[in-house]
Amino acid sequence: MAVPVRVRFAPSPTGKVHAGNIHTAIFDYLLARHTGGTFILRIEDTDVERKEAGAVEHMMEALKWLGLDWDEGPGVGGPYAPYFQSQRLPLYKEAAEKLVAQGNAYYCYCSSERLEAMRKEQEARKQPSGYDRLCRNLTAEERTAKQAQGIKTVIRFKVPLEGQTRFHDLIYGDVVFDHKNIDDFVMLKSDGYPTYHLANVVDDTAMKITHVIRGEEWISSTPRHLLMYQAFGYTPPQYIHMPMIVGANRAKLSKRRGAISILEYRDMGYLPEALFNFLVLIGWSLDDKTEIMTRQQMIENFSLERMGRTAAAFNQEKLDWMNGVYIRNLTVADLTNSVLPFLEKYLPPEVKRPLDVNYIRQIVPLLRERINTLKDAAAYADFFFVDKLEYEATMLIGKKMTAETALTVLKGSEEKLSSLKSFNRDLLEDTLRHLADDLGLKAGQLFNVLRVATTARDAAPPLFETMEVLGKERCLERIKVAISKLSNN
RNA sequence: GCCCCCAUCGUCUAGUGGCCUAGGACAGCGGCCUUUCAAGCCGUAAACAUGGAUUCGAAUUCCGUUGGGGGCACCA
Repeated sequence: MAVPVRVRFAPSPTGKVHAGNIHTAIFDYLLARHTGGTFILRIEDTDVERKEAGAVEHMMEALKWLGLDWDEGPGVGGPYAPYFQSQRLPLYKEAAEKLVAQGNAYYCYCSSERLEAMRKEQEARKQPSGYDRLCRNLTAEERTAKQAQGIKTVIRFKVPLEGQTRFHDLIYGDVVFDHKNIDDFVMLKSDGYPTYHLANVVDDTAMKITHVIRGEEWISSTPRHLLMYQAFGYTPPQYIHMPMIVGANRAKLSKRRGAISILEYRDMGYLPEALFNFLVLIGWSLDDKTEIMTRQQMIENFSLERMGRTAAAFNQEKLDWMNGVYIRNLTVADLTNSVLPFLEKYLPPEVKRPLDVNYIRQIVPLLRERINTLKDAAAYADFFFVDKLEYEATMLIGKKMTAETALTVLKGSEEKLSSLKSFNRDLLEDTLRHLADDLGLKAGQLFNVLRVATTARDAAPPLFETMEVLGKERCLERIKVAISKLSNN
């Protein structure tokens, strides 16, 4: 087993957590569990403007739903608390000021208007964009004058004008950036909050993070972080940038381009184990064929060497299939529990609530092989619950059938079935096959009529099992309704 | 515009110089099973972006091209 690792999942509470976010959380979790290390949750709530109420709770709920239990962080505490950056402000201020004192950073008095104008001009002239370093070399007098005016300030990092920073990413390998392409970025904002860059370096150091796992979009900021580590005299962590999950258009997942929140997958009836398994397979593989794995297998076999580098699209059709596999592997008792809330929610309103769990337990085996999501169950099995079936009489008349023969089938069935003392699948099959013989019909022809009569659809679970669950009384009643439907035509 | 990353079937991927006439999975198509629908099983179609170089030999190494993506905020 590898050296125990300390990793953190550090979301910013600016919206609902989507597959991309959770994808990195999963790999944090896997690496931590694989090495017997520590998985930390840290909330990066340093953007006062974009902060959203309830986002932290939403995120924690999503993590819990997927079984991504964290060892340190909100709710569980830990030796490096607090785990909300908004509660650690003095640390960042102190750190930033330290770099100013050391000569690695400086106060900047530029207004946002000036910066915006500067950027516009750079863009117009097709110049590389970035801060022009106006305040980098202010004299002591100039600084005093600005301060006297009470101008709001930020602290910027003084990026070396020459040289380069290189690092070895555990997935992407060696990456090099020239300092001349990096501008003097803001570390501390004028509202006293740190930027991501500063807060990350300070907290990852304070929390003894050994491996930083984050999306590939962060690669180009990594040199800034490394430069800060150097200025502070801290040892940087290992970097593991992960390939991104992209949308159907191959672009980065974003809320406004329809990224689905993780909890929506729960509400659509996906099982957490299935979604977890599916997400793990994006960017990682166990071998050339294994796809369905237990959590334990994934943890035991996890290895960074088997991670890919290419952005991947989220293929919901495959998720559907995988979810179906997981559903079929569930016991009747477990699937009953899982599907119950979905039936409660999506069955037609006229169906009496609460539902009878014992009845559902009888239905579940008939459903299990036929649904891919828990939500599918309600639409698929509604005929087990409603009193009145809605369908056109013509549905009763199958191919190569006439209304007359359908009617004969129904009447014959009514007669035979009403005299049955027990209503179980074997007896039903036996009885109805004989009836078909007697009527000179193929068994399938007869079954099709009864299927429609009892379920109002031509694709349904096996007929006799269905009829057994529905019970004698309801079946006969439905057959009578079918007879009258045909007679009225 | 500048910087960085990536590039195998439609999609997720295996592949780390010869085992590749490129393997698996989803979706597609065909068939078997079968009372319908599923599930299951069998089969089929489908890819190494491109040009060079290295090598006895390249999907695998190197360079260029093309394409895609990401970054360039007092957002993360």
